[in-house]
Amino acid sequence: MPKNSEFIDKLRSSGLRPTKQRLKICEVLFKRDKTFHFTISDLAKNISEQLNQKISLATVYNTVHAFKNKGHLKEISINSSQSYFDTNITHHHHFLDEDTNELIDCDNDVIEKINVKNNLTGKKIKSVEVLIKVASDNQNQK
Amino acid sequence: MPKNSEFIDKLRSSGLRPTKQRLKICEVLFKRDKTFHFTISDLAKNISEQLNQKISLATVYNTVHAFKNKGHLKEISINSSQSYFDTNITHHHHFLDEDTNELIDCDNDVIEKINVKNNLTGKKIKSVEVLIKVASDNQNQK
DNA sequence: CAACAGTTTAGAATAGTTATAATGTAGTTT
DNA sequence: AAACTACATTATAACTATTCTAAACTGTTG
Repeated sequence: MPKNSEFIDKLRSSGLRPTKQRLKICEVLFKRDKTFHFTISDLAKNISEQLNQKISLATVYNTVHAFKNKGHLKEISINSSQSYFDTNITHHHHFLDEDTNELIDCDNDVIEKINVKNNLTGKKIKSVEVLIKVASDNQNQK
Repeated sequence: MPKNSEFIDKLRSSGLRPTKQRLKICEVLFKRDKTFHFTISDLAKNISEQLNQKISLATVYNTVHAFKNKGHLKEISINSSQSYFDTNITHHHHFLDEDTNELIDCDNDVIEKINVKNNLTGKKIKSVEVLIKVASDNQNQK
């Protein structure tokens, strides 16, 4: 479980000033032993409930984007109007439960390594992401 | 190249009334020989320019969602605030060019069939989608 | 501690999408 | 073919997630 000084290092070493707000957000995001998924509004809610503290919504957005750009968070795009973020920045894939809109990490053994055989785009591959959508069998079509 | 009567059948057989507006949208979406990707605003623009006609934006949204729910269109989620739709409803994957935000179909030979070895969710797999993000090599981190 | 660049903030602005409620229309019944 | 009914369309308002703005504040450097 990282200490506060580790968060300061983490921020400094990625060129971000360790402000009070960013350190609070680090506590909420990186102080647990398990990684997890969240939306911006989840996070804002957690900050005010868990820490009993108020951080401007704009700052929450700024910080999450800064963390994402520095590689401390990953953004996962699902078919939804909201973005999900993931504190697990290792390479992995996801299940999306369409009944609950919940995102679930795939363990490494769920899918074999994906080999892109022909990249005809002439550009460099930045990432290869798999999303497995699941739902109850009796689920009606939307 | 499908004729108008085929669109009427297509709509009727999926339980949608063949209205003037829906037939116009069918023309724009399904009358070409190639499949393509579009956003709602692309489509609205095409309708007014290509057909020199006005369809209410609400109707464009309703129709695209109806077509999607009936399986005539697929929705592709990329990391963006906008949704892309695809007239290619066969199973396939995508490249996303991060320089241009353009979506490019993967041919079947780009990726081997993906085998989900462990589905621990206890639910039925509805889809397995791969998104390969590409960019110029010299691209700066955002 | 002065100076400055980076950060935070509340609130306004924006963009994409959905809801509303009145009007119109396709298909069915008589 | 008139009447009926359920489904569609429409303009516009409302909503939601996100970004912008510009003023106030703060961490860092010299």
